[in-house]
Amino acid sequence: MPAVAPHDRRPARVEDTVGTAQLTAVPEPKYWHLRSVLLRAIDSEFSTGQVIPNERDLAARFGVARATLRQALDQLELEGRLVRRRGIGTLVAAPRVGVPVSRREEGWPGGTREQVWQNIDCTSAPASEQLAKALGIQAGETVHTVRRVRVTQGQTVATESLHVPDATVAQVPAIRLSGAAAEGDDQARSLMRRLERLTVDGESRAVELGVAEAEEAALLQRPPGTPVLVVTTQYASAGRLAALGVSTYRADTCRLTFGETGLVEVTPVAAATPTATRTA
Amino acid sequence: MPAVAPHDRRPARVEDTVGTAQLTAVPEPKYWHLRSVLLRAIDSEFSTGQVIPNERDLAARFGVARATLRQALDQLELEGRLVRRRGIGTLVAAPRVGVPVSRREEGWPGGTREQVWQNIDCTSAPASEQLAKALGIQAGETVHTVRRVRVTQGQTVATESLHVPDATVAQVPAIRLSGAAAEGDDQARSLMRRLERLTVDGESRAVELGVAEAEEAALLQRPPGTPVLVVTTQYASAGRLAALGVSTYRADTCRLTFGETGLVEVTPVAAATPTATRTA
DNA sequence: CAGTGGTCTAGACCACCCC
DNA sequence: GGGTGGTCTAGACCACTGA
Repeated sequence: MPAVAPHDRRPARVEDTVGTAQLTAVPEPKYWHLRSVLLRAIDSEFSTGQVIPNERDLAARFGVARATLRQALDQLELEGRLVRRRGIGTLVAAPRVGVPVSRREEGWPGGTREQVWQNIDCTSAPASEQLAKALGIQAGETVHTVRRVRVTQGQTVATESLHVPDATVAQVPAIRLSGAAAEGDDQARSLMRRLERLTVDGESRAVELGVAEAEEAALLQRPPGTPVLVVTTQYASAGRLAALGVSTYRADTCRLTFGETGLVEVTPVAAATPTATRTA
Repeated sequence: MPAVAPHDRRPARVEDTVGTAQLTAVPEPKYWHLRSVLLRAIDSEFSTGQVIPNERDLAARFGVARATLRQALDQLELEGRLVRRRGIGTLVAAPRVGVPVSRREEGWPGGTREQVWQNIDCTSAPASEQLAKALGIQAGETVHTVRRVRVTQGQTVATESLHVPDATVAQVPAIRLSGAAAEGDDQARSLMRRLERLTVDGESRAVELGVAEAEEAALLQRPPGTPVLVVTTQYASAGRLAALGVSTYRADTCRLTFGETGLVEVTPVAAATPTATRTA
């Protein structure tokens, strides 16, 4: 990687590269230019999992302050191209994992399948005003909430809270599991069994960007503030809203896939953020 | 907003709030604590569009360096809660707009509808290796690319590149528009008309986080590096991949909605990033 | 222990906006 | 102009990792 004279505070202009001065140029920020250089470097000279030089060395090599270099690394980390590990170093990230999002993978109601979701616990409480509004019920009505995580290739990629109004499962008889234990995981399993007896006639989803708060971040094994893709799913049964799922997927490692399991592998094209692909 | 003694470099611990010292506490970073405080403030004391105090004042008020305060604002901006405008100030962002994503909104093939997409131009070129792979064709084959933007409520929320192999429309006769002009917009319109004659039997999508590069960012009226939701759509016709769409939506202002236009309004619940809702 | 990334400071100059 | 956010610097100390 090229070096730059230190203490050069001129904003980088495209004329620096082109000889002829086109005065139209925009003063590209240093960190953005660094990002491009580093991106080319990790694409060509490094491979997945490899450790790149440490921040102090890189900053010195490019003749910038460490903070500036970090701004470039921040971008590349947001794009899922780098992973930074405290005490270890900065690694070239693996391509994002394609994660199918559909009712089937929810393990509900089409049978449990290969256990993509792992229950953590199950709580029952009166609905907060906000939750009640989202579920279309009265505040205070009982809602069961299953908390679970999605594990792919040994890594936790998502957490989910599945909110089920008691009214949804009231008619379905409770299910006795082996022991009489009311332990979290069993409660969750029991609730899911009851849900499987419902006929779900549709679902609609919304996806947006969010950040993981403390608890969620811990489950995802990431620091707080980690960007996540928040998927909100409404499950309809008999024309009514039967349940609401709120899932948060790690944005750095996941590509969410929808629909009829495409014909060809979904390979992103060089728009915005180019990436290679892999399917879970 | 409360003030803090300046030059206090102790890491904020939860014991600061709780009297009894539970030694298990984690030293929460200042910027993360600031984020929480600011979040509460903008939720309770400010309303959409309102300008919050400038960064220098806020930093002084909280007794932190401006860079630290900015770290907190960065988070809130990523969550779509704040909008920063150079020369103006920092504003409380409007709730995210619900943007329907489906074939219908693509204006294809179900008729043009209310013009949610506006063509910019149309180019034809031999496919790059990467694009060819994504389209399942040979590199070098001709591909038509329509570039367009999606405008909602007077604001550009997305850009798209729709890649159509020439083979897809080869059988469909070209369509003459009014004049003989081969201007960009007309070319695009002509291609879209031809596409409408195809029977599309399915599509599959992928959503992931990306950042907008220079050109894209300009179209979205945002600085480079802006986080975007990248939607990759495969359109199938007669069992083959007929076209590939790559759309980038502004992550700060958009909530993507899928599926059978839900029963109730999709209202996010307080997980990860809580938000109010609005539909386009 | 030495080395890494994570946080934080106290300045500085810039580009942009509106008056 | 004066005020705003955007960029950048040159330090510092911390928490975590692994040998």
